[in-house]
Amino acid sequence: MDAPYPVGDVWRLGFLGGLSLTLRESLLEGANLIDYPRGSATFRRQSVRRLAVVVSGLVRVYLSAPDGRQITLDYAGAGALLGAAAAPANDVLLAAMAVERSSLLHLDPIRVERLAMTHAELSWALTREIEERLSTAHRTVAISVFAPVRTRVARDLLARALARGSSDHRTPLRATHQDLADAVGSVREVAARAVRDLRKAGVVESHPDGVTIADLDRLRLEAELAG
Amino acid sequence: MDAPYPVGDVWRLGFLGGLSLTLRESLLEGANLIDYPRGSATFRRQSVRRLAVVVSGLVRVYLSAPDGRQITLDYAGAGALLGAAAAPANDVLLAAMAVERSSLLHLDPIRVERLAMTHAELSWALTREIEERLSTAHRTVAISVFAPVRTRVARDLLARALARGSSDHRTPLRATHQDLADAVGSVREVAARAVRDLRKAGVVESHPDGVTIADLDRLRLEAELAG
DNA sequence: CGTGCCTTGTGATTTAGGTCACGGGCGTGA
DNA sequence: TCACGCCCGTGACCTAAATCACAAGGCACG
Repeated sequence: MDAPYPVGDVWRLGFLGGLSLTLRESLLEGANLIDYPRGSATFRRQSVRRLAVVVSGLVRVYLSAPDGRQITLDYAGAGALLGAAAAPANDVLLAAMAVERSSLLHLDPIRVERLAMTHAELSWALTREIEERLSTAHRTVAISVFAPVRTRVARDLLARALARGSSDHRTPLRATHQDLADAVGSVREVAARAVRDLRKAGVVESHPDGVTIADLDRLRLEAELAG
Repeated sequence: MDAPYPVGDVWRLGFLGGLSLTLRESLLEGANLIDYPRGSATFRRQSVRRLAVVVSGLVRVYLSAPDGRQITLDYAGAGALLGAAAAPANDVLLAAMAVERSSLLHLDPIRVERLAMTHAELSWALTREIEERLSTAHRTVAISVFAPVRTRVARDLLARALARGSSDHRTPLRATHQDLADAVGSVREVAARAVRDLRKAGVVESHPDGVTIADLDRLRLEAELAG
């Protein structure tokens, strides 16, 4: 598990792809490719020293409260970088779980830190990466404070659709009502009603194997604040 | 306005203080010290290319929705770094305003970027700085989704107290009920009731010139989730 | 020295969302 | 094939918070 190129072209993906060849090779040495079945936790308490690149699949990064309620911060698809954020507090957990079967390339924390401290290219790339993440977090704050559940559910469905391949809006999203509720920090019944309303408005369709997006533009509107 | 040391020992403060002397000097060249009266906006739409160091005073960084509601992300006291975050979305504004009269040292964006791309020390420091900010944002998400207004008000009062000098818990915080409501994404009446409850519980005291903290430890408890 | 204006403070009402309770469909495996 | 588990779907509550409404204190400035 410590081959320099664990999978065909991991190193061309997202974050890694932006780096110079030598840096990529240094990072990939000692990297660890691990497979996660659908539903399994990939880690708790991220830290900048615990970087991982999503090679395939889809990972949900979320916060969870002591009472079990959760809220999704981001979905990370192939190429996305995980980690690079400290735990938020004692009573709130920052965690990630595989929404679908996923494989993650865990980078060697010590190597990452050493390289980042000496190579401006890497630390600058990290800076911009985390900056991006920060924007996402700010957006999440805004939405979760200012928007009603229906908007939040719409936003979550949109995020799921975008995080997987950008092309296929038609394949059903395998998200149960409970999944959606967890994602937006609400409860099953309320999430279910939100989905029903979206369905009645013709924005999505419910099928036995999941939800499909009927009207992507309308969904985008629903995901906007005060839409 | 482009003296290398605009104010006595700016360069020993927080973020700048962690950098090597040469780097600090390079950053301080072309830096711009600007004064902001209480209540004035210091900027909208932060970006990593728009860094500023708080020299004195207290600045509130917040998100604001189109309907005027706001939520505070952080309070930045002397030494804190502002900037380093992109705007979250079209319909949500990221802004900062001086809570008290403040002076900010605006760094030259072009110089910052050039130095960060070539000096690992700077970009790594930025990485950790933004990482910190990300944690704060995550905490804000958790609190604002999971906690009731009373807890959020308590947390905001605590943050105000901590962001100014750490010593003086006794000097009244000049925050109107409206200020508090804005800070926690609620409305005046609800914030007022939260303050009343905290007062009745003996945690804070209301004076004509503001709120003082009567029991710092109790306030910390109130600011916890499910406390 | 009164007229605004901003602030505190609090009741009454409405609404969104959380809680409780239930029924019904569908797949899997004993 | 029947029972059990999991998921959908909704009606009936209840509670927190937003909205509306109004009174009263302080202070600034013509």
